[in-house]
Amino acid sequence: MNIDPTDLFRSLADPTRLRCLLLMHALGELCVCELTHALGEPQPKISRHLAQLRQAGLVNDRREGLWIHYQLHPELPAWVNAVLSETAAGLAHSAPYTDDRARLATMTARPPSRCSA
Amino acid sequence: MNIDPTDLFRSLADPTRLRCLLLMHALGELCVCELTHALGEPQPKISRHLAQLRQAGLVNDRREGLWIHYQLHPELPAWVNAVLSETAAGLAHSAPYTDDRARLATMTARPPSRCSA
DNA sequence: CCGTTATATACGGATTGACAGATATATGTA
DNA sequence: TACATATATCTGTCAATCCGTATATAACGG
Repeated sequence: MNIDPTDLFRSLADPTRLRCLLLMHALGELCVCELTHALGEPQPKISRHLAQLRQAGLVNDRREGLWIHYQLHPELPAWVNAVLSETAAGLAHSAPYTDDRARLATMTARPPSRCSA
Repeated sequence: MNIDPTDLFRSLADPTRLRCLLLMHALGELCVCELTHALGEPQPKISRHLAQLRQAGLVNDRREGLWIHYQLHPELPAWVNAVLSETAAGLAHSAPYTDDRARLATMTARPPSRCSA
């Protein structure tokens, strides 16, 4: 798998996309409604940004019933994973990323696949 | 020193800026004419992008006679340095970054401070 | 003071990016 | 079939971005 650096960094350059990516980096597979709830942003906005991340090759999607689960693409080049990990480590303890994880943790009615995971 | 992640990644998201940053990461201080020559881009274009990098806090500038030398800012947060290093390592052996270093190496009439360095 | 070199900025135009809001598609259930 | 939920896409608009060209500033040598 090949990632164009410009595509990667353009993807990371939007706060909504960065928050989504870091949430997936921390928690693995998440569906659109979980991301929407965690970030507190309108659903079409989340969907649009996820489409861009998919087009850039950074995430995977998998349908399961009504839900579509997104995760970091499992075959990212090592240096891309390293960039994501360093970024996550550098930002993990600051806003808004802590709040995103907190809001997701208190979300009720999480989709079924996460309960069975 | 604090770097806004969105500013960082917006800075990395432009090919010209990324090439400048990786060149400075590899070689340390460089003046505008060296970057202009290495990248083969018009001088105002290089200057504009360097101004953006300076405003984002990613680089330092230092005047010495006619030349203005730029380098990665010496007080970047650790995670930012890590992101830059991982990116450099991931891309060092591919185009156009190898060519940029090669063109710089063959440049005659490098500014004096580099000769004394 | 004048010319030269190095660098920075201003102007105008073309392209892209992000958003809100409305609507479409897909799946599941009654 | 009809309805509800989850997700995706479309439309119009506004702001940001990038560029080339032209011009401005700054330092140096005569």
